[in-house]
Amino acid sequence: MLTLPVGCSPAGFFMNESTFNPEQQQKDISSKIVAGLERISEVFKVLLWEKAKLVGLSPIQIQILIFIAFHKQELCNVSHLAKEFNVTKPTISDAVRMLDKKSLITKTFSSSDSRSYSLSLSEKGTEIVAQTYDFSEPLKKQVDDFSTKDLIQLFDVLGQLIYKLNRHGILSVQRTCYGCKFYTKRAGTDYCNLLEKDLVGEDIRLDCPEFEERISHS
Amino acid sequence: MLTLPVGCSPAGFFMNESTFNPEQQQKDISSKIVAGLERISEVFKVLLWEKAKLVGLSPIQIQILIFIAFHKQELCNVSHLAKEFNVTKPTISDAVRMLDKKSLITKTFSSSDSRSYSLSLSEKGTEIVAQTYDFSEPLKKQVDDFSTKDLIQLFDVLGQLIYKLNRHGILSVQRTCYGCKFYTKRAGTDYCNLLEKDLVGEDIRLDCPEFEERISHS
DNA sequence: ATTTAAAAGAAAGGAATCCTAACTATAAAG
DNA sequence: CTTTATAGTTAGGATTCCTTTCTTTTAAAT
Repeated sequence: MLTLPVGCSPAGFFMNESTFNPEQQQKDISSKIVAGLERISEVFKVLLWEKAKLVGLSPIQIQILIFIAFHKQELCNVSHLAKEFNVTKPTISDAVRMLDKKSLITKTFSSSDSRSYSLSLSEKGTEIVAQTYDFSEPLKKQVDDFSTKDLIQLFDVLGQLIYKLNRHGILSVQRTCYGCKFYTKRAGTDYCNLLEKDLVGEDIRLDCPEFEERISHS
Repeated sequence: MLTLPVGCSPAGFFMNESTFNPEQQQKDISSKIVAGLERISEVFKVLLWEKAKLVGLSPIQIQILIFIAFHKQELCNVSHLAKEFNVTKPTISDAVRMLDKKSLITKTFSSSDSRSYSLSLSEKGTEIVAQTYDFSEPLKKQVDDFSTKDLIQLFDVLGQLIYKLNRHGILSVQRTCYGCKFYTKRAGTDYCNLLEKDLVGEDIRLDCPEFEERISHS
């Protein structure tokens, strides 16, 4: 029978097994991990806002610009960005309108589908990216501090977790090897049919430019 | 010399070592990890919004209610909540006003400091928490799927990472053993002076109710 | 004791997120 | 050729979230 920490809100409580109940975290390591991941997710918010203030843009605007900088045109449209950042299309549409008004992007209409267009960085947009692309650097610096062994193990778990989350419809977007059509398991080891080589530990990608979704039948 | 994935925005580019450049991720495992953590941080956004829509509140409103449910009164004031969720005090003040208007909380003015008050859940507020406290359950379910060995290792790294982030001023709030005044290192193992026992792996807490900040002199 | 500085919270004002619902136009499927 | 799905926008509204300014109160310094 779990209890609440002393001094918490209502007396007779009934949902003590919450991940966010510190007492529960003591009984269940998964809860501790989820709570920890939640704290780390705050870090991105903090770091992004810092840069945002610096250049006078909003977090989502910066995220869009950085995404454009490092991904191929076919992913840089309103629909995909909405999925990527888990917001609705009108939200992206709004942000894109602002970016356009500030002349940070250019639109290129698709030749195959006249309704759609893809975004590219303007010169000014590129400058903004240059000032903000490293927003997560303070976090990376701390991650760098761990041993290679720890990092490989951590990466392995994260990669699998992201794939699981995607398979269960929680993360709508991912571009990991595990979900790619070029991926196969050969004799117990991961293999990429595009690169034609085994994927050992670090070789697994979370955001592969060559990613193409596997149509899974499960 | 790093390059950009084919088809990316501007030709001659100069900040390819970005964590969010997939090519960089291939060269540097820390970048992969940071990119992975970023994806996972999206999960909280998604799951929180789901519940938010369900009960007709905003994400920050729900976060505040859940926090109140599981933490002692002295942490449930405007100033602390602002630090906890990394927003300004006016932002919390706004959200609290909404919660108050909806009769989901009650205010108790401090006896020692007449400027300050702490928040408690009203009956209605408790009902909302009952419907939302498990918002991260879909994530936890996937975490549960890993082996105990993986989980312990993962938890160990996360705990240290959060402490590092806090020490470097990136995470303003944490309540881990590592930063607590009851914590000491005795003969190479972690020890809690309050519980008077060794802290082995899972015993380390990320959100300890008894946490009191250690005044560090480094 | 008195001044000064710091802290708790609110109020005002404004930009932007972010939603839903309704809409246009194009593309794909039957 | 009709139907259905998709790309993106518009409109409207609630809320976040910021900065700046302000009041009150507490703490610290002289």
